[in-house]
Amino acid sequence: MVELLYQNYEFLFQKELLEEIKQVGVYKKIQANSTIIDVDSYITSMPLVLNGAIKILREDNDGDELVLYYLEVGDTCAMTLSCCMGQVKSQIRAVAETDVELLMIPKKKMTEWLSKYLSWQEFVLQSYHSRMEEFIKAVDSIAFLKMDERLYKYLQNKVLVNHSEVIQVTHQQIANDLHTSRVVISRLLKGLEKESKIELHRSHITVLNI
DNA sequence: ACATTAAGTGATT
DNA sequence: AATCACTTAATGT
Repeated sequence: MVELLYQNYEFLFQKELLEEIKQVGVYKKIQANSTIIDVDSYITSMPLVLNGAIKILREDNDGDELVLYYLEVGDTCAMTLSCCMGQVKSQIRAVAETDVELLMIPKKKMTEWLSKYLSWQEFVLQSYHSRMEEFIKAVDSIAFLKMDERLYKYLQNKVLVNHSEVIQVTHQQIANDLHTSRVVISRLLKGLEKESKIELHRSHITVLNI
């Protein structure tokens, strides 16, 4: 655990800060596909990703979902930051995309560090900025791209996040993530397969020529 | 062998 | 792009 922290964050944070993180951070290991943060829950600590990837989704009252972005090693969640500041309920759902190792930093420490450590402040701001950029990309893609382009981007993204060309999902799951129907996904995937961009199998997809 | 779940497809809106 | 209705294929028990 400590090795992972140093491996991923030692160039980002000053020594004293790393020491404090070690003391105060709560280590958690989470299995793929389990929910980390649910809608309407209050957030009391913020996650530092040590290993693996987390999928951040918007979910409406009917349980309809839409993937916003992924968190990877060295990331933290922008929504958590803003939720931590105010006493606001979570507007999003966080699901482990792969097996994930986390350090949970208590809200109190995380605000304290903002004034205490410049490197922490920079990290938080930088991270907020890059989440925002990804968020805007997601909006663009919904507003301006057709479904087939969105799907292809989704697949490429999955490959990056999972570090594998083989994606373990069903058409139905993709449909949920992109907020469309399974039939549509099946058809578009068939199209991509005809263009030799992917290979289809039951319950998994191989992305070619990355 | 049978039930269940995943995927493919034509037709319609 | 969504929905319906139906088929086919893969997998679990």
